[in-house]
Amino acid sequence: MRRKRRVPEVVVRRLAMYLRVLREMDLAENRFVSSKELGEKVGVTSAQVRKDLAMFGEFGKQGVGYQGLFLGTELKRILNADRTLRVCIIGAGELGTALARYNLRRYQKERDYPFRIVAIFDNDPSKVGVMLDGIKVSSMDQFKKLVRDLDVQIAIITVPAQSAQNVIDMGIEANIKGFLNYAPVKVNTPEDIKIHHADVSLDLHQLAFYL
Amino acid sequence: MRRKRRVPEVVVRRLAMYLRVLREMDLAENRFVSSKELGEKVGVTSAQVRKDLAMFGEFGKQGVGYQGLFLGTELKRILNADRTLRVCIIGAGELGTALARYNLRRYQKERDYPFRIVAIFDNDPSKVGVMLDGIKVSSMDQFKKLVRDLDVQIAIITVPAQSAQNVIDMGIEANIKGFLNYAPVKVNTPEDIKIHHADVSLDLHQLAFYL
DNA sequence: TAGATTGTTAATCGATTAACAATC
DNA sequence: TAGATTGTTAATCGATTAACAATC
Repeated sequence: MRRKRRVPEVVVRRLAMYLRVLREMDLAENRFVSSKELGEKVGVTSAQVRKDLAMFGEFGKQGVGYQGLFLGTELKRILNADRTLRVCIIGAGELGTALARYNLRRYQKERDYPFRIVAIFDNDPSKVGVMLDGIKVSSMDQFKKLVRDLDVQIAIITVPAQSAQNVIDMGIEANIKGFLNYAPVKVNTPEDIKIHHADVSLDLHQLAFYL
Repeated sequence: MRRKRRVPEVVVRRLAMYLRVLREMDLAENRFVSSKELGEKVGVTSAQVRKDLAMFGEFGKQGVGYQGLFLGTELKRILNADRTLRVCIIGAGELGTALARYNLRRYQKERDYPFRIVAIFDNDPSKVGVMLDGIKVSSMDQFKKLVRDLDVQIAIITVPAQSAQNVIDMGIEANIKGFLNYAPVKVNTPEDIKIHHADVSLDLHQLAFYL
């Protein structure tokens, strides 16, 4: 879908926030929500909400607003979140195991949480075989095979900075298209690969600047 | 400093990346770095690098580039990272303890890592008193006092979504100006407070969209 | 000097906001 | 119908890129 290439990341992020707000609203069948209301809960203008949605179609009724349940369903579809997305974690250190547990719990508890951790990888022999909330840590030797068998679509990278490029290259070779990189390093990826940097220290720097 | 209000967040983020790249370069005294070289390593154009730096002064020499060590020092100063910044973590669950350990280790290992975890808070009595890499988990009863005594400047929020607004309000009252919020919820803050949302599920949604 | 690269201005691009006709 | 709110166009704002004179 070439179309999707033209959707700015910031719009996608806001769509996910609209969806979250709708989920929290506990919608009755006929509850309508206006762009004003949605905007206020997310912290953007009503024009922004309408503009964002307009990129994907017409979802509202003039004078009335958006039927909450319907808009939620549509947003899920747009975000590819209307089915379970299979995620692996590469790097079973502190951060990797915490993110695994965190996501597994959300997947169990939250109806509709679409991200499911299906595999965890680490090369440290002392970690391989350890069970984490029902998921066994696997060696990177098994990586390509398991990614294929489990149909993994997204990888969360929590390896040391110096290994990040290498494991992401392996992920690309195994046909993973999306990476969430917690390693504090820039990695090079082809055009068609989506990588998001979630570097804690960059976030902290951003706060420190405004102190 | 009113000036700082006008610096876009994305510029601050890039400054932090320039600094990281400079650190990795292991600079000799007279090593000069061009905007082209810096841009390539960070993944932006040379014009962008020069524009970003120009917001804060003149740091280079025509025909030569930027003296690496000098630019590094200046960037640290601009980013408020030329001193140790004291950070607390609120919420000693999976994610909170992992982020505490992760940051403490970086602080120990990386020369110049400016963020030091000085306190961890949780209200669960079974967690209060537990030691985490040399730091004792404290009850929220102690929050205001400890934040003042330890001069905490930044808080990392890893409490459940429904508690986030409340603990951030407490942080603001204790004079903390910067919050890194991992809870998947929008919180309201006054103008002069800086809050950065590091919601894992938003990042994953962003990747899922482009699958 | 000749070659290189800065700092900065102007041009371009893209995203946000404002405004309003259409219409429920 | 009258009031409200959408979808969309036009205006504004802001950030990125291109270009180049200044100068090391």
